[in-house]
Amino acid sequence: MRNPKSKSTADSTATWALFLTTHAVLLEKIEARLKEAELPPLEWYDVLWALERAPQHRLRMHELAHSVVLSRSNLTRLVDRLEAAGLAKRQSATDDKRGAYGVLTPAGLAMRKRMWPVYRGCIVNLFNQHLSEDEQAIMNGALRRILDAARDGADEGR
Amino acid sequence: MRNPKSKSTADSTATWALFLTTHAVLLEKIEARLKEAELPPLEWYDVLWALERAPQHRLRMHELAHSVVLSRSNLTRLVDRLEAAGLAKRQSATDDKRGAYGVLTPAGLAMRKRMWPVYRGCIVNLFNQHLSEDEQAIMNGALRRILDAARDGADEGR
DNA sequence: GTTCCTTAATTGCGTTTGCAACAATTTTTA
DNA sequence: TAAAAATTGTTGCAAACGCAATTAAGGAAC
Repeated sequence: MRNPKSKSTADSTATWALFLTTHAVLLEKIEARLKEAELPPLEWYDVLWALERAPQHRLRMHELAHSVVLSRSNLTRLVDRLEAAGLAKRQSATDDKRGAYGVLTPAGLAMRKRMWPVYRGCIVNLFNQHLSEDEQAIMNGALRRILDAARDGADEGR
Repeated sequence: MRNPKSKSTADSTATWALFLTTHAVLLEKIEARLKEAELPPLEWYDVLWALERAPQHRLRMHELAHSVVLSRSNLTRLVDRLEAAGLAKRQSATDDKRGAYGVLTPAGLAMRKRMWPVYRGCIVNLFNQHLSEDEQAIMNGALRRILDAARDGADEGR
């Protein structure tokens, strides 16, 4: 392989494939462990955590959707489920009559805290444990750059 | 922050979060571009490509499922769809009468080739472009290690 | 060789997703 | 300010998913 460009190109596709496969395998494992511990799916965690971080423990529906990377309609129904489980509730916005907030309930907060140790164990166990500090720092930086580019870069020269 | 351990721990969780979000955002974009080009979903690509690489362009259903990280039942139905679209077909195994192969058809091969430029564009554009060669090599190594540990590590000391 | 256990693939069913359509606003623009 | 356009959140429907049960065959035990 004389040409370094061809080598790098081949590798990059491999890295992407690895990225996808790793994601799939790890998520499968995490979901399995949550279920084993009789906890709700990971998705619920994301929403609860997003609400917990937000001012007054609430977020407009579309902000919440963006925050957890879900389509509006899917978020609507996810919040339906959370609401049915008593972990979140809705609150209509006063300034914009179309709008609604998703709001964390105390039970939702408690559930988030209950899920965390299990989830955290998964992260450390499956992910973190296998990374040196340097690798982690590098991945962090790289992923940050990729995400930012994808998010605001709109149509990055497609 | 005096204790380097606490710093590293906090970062690792952030890295994982970034990993998840990046995956979600990138997949969303890729699916959108495929659809825009009137091509089937990414999942189809994975199966077609797995078959193309396999000896005689065929794989037992369970091997295929493992290869694309899908549950058996989901793979069964995915192959149903591919079969309906003429991109793959089934072939019953002679040595094991329970078994079936998923087999790539010429149309399936053609479709895989038609999808590749679009998909490749996405990978380069959204992922690769933002990584230096070093970063890529490091991510590659790290992901490989994580994946291998998750896959054969069975129950890695849970 | 018959019984028991495992593996392969599929199917049924309830849940969740993706998309397009919708109603109710708010914002823009002419 | 009236009309047009865009935004917010929800809903209907078809497609896809997860899981448990099922059918069929292989392999092990005895």
